[in-house]
Amino acid sequence: MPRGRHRGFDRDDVLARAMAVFWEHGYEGSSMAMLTTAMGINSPSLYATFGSKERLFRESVELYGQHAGSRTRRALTDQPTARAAVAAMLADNIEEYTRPGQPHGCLVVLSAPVGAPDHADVRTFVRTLRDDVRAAVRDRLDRGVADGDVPAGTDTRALAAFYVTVLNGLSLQARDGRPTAELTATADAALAAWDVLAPAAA
Amino acid sequence: MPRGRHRGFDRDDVLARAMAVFWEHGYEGSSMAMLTTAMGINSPSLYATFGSKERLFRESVELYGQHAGSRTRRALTDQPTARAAVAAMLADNIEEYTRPGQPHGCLVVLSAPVGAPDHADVRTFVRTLRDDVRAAVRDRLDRGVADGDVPAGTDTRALAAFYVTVLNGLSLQARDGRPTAELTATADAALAAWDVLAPAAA
DNA sequence: CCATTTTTGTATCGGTCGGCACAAATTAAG
DNA sequence: CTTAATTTGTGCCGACCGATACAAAAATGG
Repeated sequence: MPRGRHRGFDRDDVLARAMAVFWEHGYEGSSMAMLTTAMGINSPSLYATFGSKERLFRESVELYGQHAGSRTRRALTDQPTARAAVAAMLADNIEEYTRPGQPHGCLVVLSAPVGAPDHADVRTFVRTLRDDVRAAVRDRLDRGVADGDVPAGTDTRALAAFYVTVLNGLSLQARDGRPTAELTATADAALAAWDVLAPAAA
Repeated sequence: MPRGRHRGFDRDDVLARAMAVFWEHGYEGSSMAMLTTAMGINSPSLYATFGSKERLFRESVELYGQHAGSRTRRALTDQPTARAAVAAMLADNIEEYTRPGQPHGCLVVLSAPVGAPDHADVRTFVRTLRDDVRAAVRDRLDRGVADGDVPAGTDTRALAAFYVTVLNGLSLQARDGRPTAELTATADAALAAWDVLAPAAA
């Protein structure tokens, strides 16, 4: 057992509460007062446990990636074909983006698209994660080419960029309060392009 | 001539400079110090001329709508068919989003997607403008149906939602520094869906 | 010239920002 | 029970936030 006084709160629990605040209001829009209130702890406890607001944010984003943010990764790995993977990626994220009782849209997309020059490193951090998603989608498309369910010669780079653009756009629409059915219709429209750009191999 | 001492700066000029700051850093990311420095005036002059930071932002957004933000409106009105209108909307905005010497992406989309509860009205303001764009796109599609260049029975609501989602997504991609060619390829992919969802009338 | 009006720069307002000193409180080890 | 270690709550730090008070400066009309 640790030597001194024990921590009176659960680290994972208060981190989840912090994540919810960042998710709702973004990095700059979340003040320390809002965070400590939501987490139910005082500022010294926060700093002793997480170091700084920025480090708390980074941990929050990592936690997000393990839960709500895991949809994309799972869809890309679990589905048998590239088309099914992209379709599942869109559908699963739409479900997550519009889930009642939590902020709409993706934390990684919405929390720091712009901001003050002082917080440029935070923006770089989430942008890198977005880049990772784009790369993952492209890798999945390339695997589809290797597997034979995507035609050889398909511009997987362009196709990945397209679906990531739609996915990120869906976060904005969800945050704007657009109805789930509208997002689903958008995903269907995006998938309609698939059969033109990467028609099912013979 | 006005009675007292004359204003030592051009109102439109300093407003354009303020717009550039909001465009680059967003609403909350732009401090009064940054604004006054960029505008080349002191804070009392700013308040005497524009009233408050929020009103300065609203005027900046209106100015944006008259310049960089006018691409969408013009594309929707000038093109002869709905498909050409949507294609021009995407292409012209991509050109604008990636223009050298100015912030990438759309001010209306990027400047206040999330933020502190105190600034909810600012977010509502830009969200309303985004809603107007969606409505304008749908109206253009409906006109296409009336004109006969869009098949009767086309779900114009869904199609408008799709292209607005792509358009907003493009702002994020542009701000993330994606190359113009990639955005263009994305627009091409989005247009590939057109011929499936709204095939050219016989 | 004078009187009036408006803008200017300086200096500062109260409030909040992120972050921390400090001592009381709480725990395990000796 | 004492000692050492760690967390707790209180209170506050300097810096910056958006926004103004104030008087000097600069313009007009008389």
